[in-house]
Amino acid sequence: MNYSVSEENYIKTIFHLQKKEGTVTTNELAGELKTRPASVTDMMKKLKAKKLLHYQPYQGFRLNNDGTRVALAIIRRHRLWEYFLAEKLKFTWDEVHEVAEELEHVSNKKLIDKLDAFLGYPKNDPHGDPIPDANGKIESGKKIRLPEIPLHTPCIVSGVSNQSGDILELLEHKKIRIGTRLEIRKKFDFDESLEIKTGKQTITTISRQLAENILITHEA
Amino acid sequence: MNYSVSEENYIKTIFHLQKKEGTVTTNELAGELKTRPASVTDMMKKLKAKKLLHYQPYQGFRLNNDGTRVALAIIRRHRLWEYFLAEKLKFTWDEVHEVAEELEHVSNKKLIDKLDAFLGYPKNDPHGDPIPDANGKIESGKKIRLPEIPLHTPCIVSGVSNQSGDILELLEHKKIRIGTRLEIRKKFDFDESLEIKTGKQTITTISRQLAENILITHEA
DNA sequence: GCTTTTTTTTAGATTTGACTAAATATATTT
DNA sequence: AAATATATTTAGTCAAATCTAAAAAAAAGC
Ligand SMILES: [Mn+2]
Ligand SMILES: [Mn+2]
Ligand SMILES: [Mn+2]
Ligand SMILES: [Mn+2]
Repeated sequence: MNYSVSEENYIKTIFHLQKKEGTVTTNELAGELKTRPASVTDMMKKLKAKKLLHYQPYQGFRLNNDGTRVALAIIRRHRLWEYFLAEKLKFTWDEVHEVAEELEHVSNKKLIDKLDAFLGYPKNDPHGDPIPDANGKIESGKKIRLPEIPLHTPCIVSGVSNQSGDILELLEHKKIRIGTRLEIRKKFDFDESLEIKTGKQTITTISRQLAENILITHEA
Repeated sequence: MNYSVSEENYIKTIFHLQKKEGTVTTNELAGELKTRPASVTDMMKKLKAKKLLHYQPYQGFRLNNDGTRVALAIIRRHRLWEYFLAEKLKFTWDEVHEVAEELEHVSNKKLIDKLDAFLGYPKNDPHGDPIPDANGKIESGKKIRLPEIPLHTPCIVSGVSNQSGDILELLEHKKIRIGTRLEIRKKFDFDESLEIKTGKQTITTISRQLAENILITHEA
């Protein structure tokens, strides 16, 4: 039950890609992992042999129960480390991912459970994504994209669906982060940009592309 | 300037073995790393090609300046994580090494320097070993073995020279740890065992083997 | 429905790190 | 100084993870 860094990166990425569509293709996975399709096929054969996923040649693949369990353990490690880096070591929002990408592969269970306790069992990572608990349970969290929120409805940012450095830099600049309260003031049909109010009297305009990547939870 | 996990483990181990003798042999290193002499020879060629050590076939090897610099960076990471695990996550003395053995290979400089700051720039790891600073400077720390301390001289434990689980378990049982004040009450010639006083009125006897692995610093 | 394009898989090569068995160099005895 | 024993290196394999180029399958276009 111990997997190599490569295997773990493949497993985690399949998990994330699956969420959108039911099944993941060779090209998608190669693109995401910045590797070649031929390498993906090789690894899929290996992960199938280890009984972590369903795979028939040319038919795409998806994690089975065991694979999902492994993926959630990796995601738990990743997000706990992100929380630690942001909260304790004062890394900024957009720096944590890269470092957590390495730390997630240290897979000592006791370490992670003690880290979890030390951090006070946080529910979400710095990007607002839910942290699976020690049993792999993860909050569903039905999130809505900002453009779907009606005008003049106060709401709270709970995550971003794209986590590139570029978007995080922009959000940082506009002081929009997890927990930020905001409200839509105007919707412009021309380019679908939004004028929003953050804080007491800060008004700013955000593009459609940005708004679509800002996730909101409803209770607020 | 980025090294694989294997390369780092070799470099670190050479550094530790060097301290005792000037030069390290193939067999010593193979024994320490639980690998085969042939594998050691292969790796020595690689590390020589990367200009990290002096090596002539059959003549043993030792790190050069660059190799030493790399080793100290690894040791810094190892000991800072050990301190974190013991101090923040409440791991016991004898559990930290194994976990740090993995964490030490996450070599993000900013991570380590922020961790150092978060921990308050500790000087020593939980075993009393000095932690190199961000520039690779390490405290010399002229340590004396317990048997060399005269009778009835109060002193402070500052480290253990053997860090197997077995010895740490024994020290834990006898409540001897870094910072423990103690004093030798009697030396028995028969088996060279020592009767020592720890705390106000605790008297215990320790074997020659144990005493030789308990390190003392003089200021106390 | 056949042709063309795209996707995926296979075949074959490379790199890293490890191993065993054999050869060679060094150290120790006699 | 040989002979023997020990230590070290070399030669040849192997498994993991990657790659390029070619073949095969599936999808899209006409
Ligand atoms: Mn990773
Ligand atoms: Mn995250
Ligand atoms: Mn290590
Ligand atoms: Mn230590």
